[in-house]
Amino acid sequence: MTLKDIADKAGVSMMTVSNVINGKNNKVSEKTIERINQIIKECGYVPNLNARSLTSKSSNIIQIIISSEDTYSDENFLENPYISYMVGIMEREFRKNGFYTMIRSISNDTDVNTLLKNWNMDGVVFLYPNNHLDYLSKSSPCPIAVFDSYTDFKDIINVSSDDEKGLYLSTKYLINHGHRKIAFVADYEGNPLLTKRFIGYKKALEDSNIEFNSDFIYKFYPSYEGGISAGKKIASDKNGVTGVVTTADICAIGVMEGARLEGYRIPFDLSVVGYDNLKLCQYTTPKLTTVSQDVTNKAITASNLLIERIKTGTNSTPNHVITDVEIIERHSVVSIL
Amino acid sequence: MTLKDIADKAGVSMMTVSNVINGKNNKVSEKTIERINQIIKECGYVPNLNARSLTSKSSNIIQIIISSEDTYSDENFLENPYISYMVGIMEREFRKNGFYTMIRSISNDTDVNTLLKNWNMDGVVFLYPNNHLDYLSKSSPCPIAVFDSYTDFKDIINVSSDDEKGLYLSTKYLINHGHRKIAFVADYEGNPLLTKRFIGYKKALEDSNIEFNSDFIYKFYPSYEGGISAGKKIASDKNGVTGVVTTADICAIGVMEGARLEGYRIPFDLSVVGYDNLKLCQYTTPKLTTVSQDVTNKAITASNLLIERIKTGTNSTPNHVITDVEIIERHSVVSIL
DNA sequence: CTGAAAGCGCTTACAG
DNA sequence: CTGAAAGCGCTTACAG
Repeated sequence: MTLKDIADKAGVSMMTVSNVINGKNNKVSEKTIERINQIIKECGYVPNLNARSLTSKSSNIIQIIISSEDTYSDENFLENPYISYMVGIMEREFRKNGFYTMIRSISNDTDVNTLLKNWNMDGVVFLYPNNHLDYLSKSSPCPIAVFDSYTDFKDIINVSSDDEKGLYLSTKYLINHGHRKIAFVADYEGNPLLTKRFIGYKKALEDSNIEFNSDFIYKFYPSYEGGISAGKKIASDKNGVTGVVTTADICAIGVMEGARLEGYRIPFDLSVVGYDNLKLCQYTTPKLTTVSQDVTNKAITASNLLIERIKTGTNSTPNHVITDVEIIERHSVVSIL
Repeated sequence: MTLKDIADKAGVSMMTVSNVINGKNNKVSEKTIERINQIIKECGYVPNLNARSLTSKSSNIIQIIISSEDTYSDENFLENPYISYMVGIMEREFRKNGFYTMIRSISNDTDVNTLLKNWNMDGVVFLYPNNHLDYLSKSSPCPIAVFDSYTDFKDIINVSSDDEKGLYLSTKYLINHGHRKIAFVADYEGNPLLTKRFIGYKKALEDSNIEFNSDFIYKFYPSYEGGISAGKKIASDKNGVTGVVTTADICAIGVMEGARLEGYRIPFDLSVVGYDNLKLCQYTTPKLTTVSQDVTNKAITASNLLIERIKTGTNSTPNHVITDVEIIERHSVVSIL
């Protein structure tokens, strides 16, 4: 069942049927429109989008690329709740706007450009991190959106959250609850995003006239395992730390676990603040106080900027957006005033 | 840059270039192959897969459909860790086999057939639940794979896990630890999957000569909130229940929370067993003992069956597979022997 | 308001 | 081993 079949049944040309299907109704009389729609319905005709893409030079497909720093090619990137949440939101936004969503995970050496050209993609979103941006930004066949990138290609849509403010808030929150010796957990060096957060931590200390103490910096990878190591070390260091700020909920949960393994009671012996506000913050004991980035908002913002760029070729608002951040209070911080 | 351009540069026909690209090397001399590959590389030529799909009647795209019982069209289905994990695994399997993955979430009234025809999809996977199977199975334009379906369309690839055994194991586990009054939490009625699990629960009781007591059945929706309600009610019922089996980790976590809110200490006053073995089982206090379905295995099995069906038109092994299930011991069950 | 022609970039089926 | 022809199902650009 093709356009031609419908045209024949209706006794019109393919052009007319095509116009009806694409809603170019000003070009066709109402009677014809009705008749054609009727026939389309009866026959269960469905347009072939491969053919449409081939001629129209636009596929209506947006590619979501999920990548990782490490090149474990067998890793399941969608296991990261942060990533899968974003993908879910974006698929919804794309769909609402008539786009189709392809997903693909890649390793560092994958040639993304080939993929984009293969399908004539209308746009592409990169989810963490951005190793590919350097060369893609110069030769991408379609508009690009990324998150949390600190490289500054002007042309790329980039939505991040206020990382510096995030750690400023969590550190300040501990200070306001009487904490003075506050540990920071993350091996931030060489990582622009984590460095921003580290700067927020330092600034909060400064603003409260608390001297920075490098002994309180625990340079562990901000994962569950890294958190456990940090928590153990903090407990055994006995250097008077009463509160910990982290750069990931999962790491904060690890810190609680590690400290507990050393005999600490949480939060009484150690207050902990997370980062991300993942769902699982409410499943831990104690429930985790954390910094929330509005992930939904980030995903929607990026989607809409990308769609606008695809449709109009430009953006009417700035294409680098920094979203706000806030503290979510739960029960993992104790006041020691 | 098209096939024709490459052919012109190489001084051969498009056919020859096409054969080289598609690895039909027995049809082309080695010298020609080398020369053509060289030119392709130099020019950065990338085949247009829309054109290929159009002529070859096969798109190499597999559609993953994510749907829900309820029709909240704004729900983010990928927020479910179970679903997003599966999607991640399947994307990997498809990619390894040369397929592209589209994802789309749908509500009950969405016409999936149109979508499949639109892109000439090679296959489709449905992730929970299967409202669409009834009519799709009769008219689907491509092979279908589903999970955990208890409808029995012979032609559909269906991978489920041994639900009855799952609850049998978790109930038996509690019995072996001295529990006699064991609660079951889930409103199983009308839900074939949950009913299977309920049957497993009953069978374990029978096998140990423990009388079934309907007072111990707590018909709450197996979510976090449902679990909290169940946990509260179990605690306040004071009917001697010492252990609880559930049909979802998230529900088990809720049960622990609800019982705690009523003053119970977990696991000393109440032992709890989950279902699914989600990552977050290890983040709770106590860490959750649970039933593990090998989700990776399920996803890979379904993917491979689907790919085989696509490539050969049939399956060399049964297309209804039931995967095994096991208990993962952690700390949420206490022995009262 | 409607249509005939050309073409998008490939592959299939056939001929040599 | 190589090629010329036809066609996949659409849309664009033009003509009337």
